[in-house]
Amino acid sequence: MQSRTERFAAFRRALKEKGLKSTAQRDDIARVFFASTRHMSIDDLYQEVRKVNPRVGYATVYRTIKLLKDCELADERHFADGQTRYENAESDEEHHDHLICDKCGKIVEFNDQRLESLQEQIASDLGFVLARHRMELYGICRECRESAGRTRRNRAG
Amino acid sequence: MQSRTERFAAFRRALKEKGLKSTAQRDDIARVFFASTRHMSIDDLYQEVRKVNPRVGYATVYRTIKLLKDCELADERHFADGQTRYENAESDEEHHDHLICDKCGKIVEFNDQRLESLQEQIASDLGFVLARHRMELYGICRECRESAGRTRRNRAG
DNA sequence: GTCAGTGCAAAAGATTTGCATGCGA
DNA sequence: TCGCATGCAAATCTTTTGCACTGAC
Repeated sequence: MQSRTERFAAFRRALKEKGLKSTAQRDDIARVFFASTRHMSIDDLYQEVRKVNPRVGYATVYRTIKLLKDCELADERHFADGQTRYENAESDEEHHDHLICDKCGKIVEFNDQRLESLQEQIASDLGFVLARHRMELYGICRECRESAGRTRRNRAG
Repeated sequence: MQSRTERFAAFRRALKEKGLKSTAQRDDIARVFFASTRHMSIDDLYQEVRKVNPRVGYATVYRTIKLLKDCELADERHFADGQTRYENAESDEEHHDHLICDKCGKIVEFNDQRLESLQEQIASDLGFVLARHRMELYGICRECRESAGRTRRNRAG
């Protein structure tokens, strides 16, 4: 598991390799991103970065997250709500999937090796060599089920 | 497995239940959608519907696909390319997941009961009651692998 | 000093909404 | 007839881009 420091170093290295410049904005955005709780939207990232460096523009956040994607340091995700979010890229060893509560929106990460092997097998049976996958489970978490009897809280749409 | 006629009837019924009107536009859009190859974008649907009825507006396609979602007759999907697409909703018995070729974009549907049970079990272990899931496997299909030896085609990224 | 990187605002896409009019029930 | 549904255009929202200026190398 890469530390945020290692990721940041990898970013700097990748920039250098590509002949791109390290700038205060890129550094701030990358640092915030690597330090972040996972699954940030562009706007989350923008807001966080502005706290550190109010001189960063929205466009630069977009441009930098695209760089991070290219460097394979950020994964883009489109969950069922349609919101585009980003998370720190996972290496093979730390791959995980998501379990999402339909009520409170909580996202739990998990990894199950049986699932991974089964997927490989299914793909192979259908003639594919599997590169990657996305899996999201949606349901209601324990807390929401327990509080459902008392309070009824729903999310729009 | 519901036929397109059954789906259409279900749509009409759902409209009536909700106190909404059946109109030529809604009928045309629904018919085209139910008859469609799967995974249409809004624009695909719009283009197809215009062939049948050139008097249908873009906004109505949006409004109607939303209706179809509400009636659980259309499923909205956001594949990794970010394009929003719709497909005929699946009932529990005909649920399927997707296997997508990174090279040619081919989408193969499959269903595997072992996968379904495993997912239930994982969710339950983590305290969730599972409602639904999304799973997409990405890889390279046999045809693309076989032609790769001759022609080398790569995608950016 | 040079040219890539940046902020801003404008542009481009995708989706939604306001409003006058049309049409189904 | 009555009011929901529609088409159009304008409004939103998200993301990208053009341009003059800044700053890393």
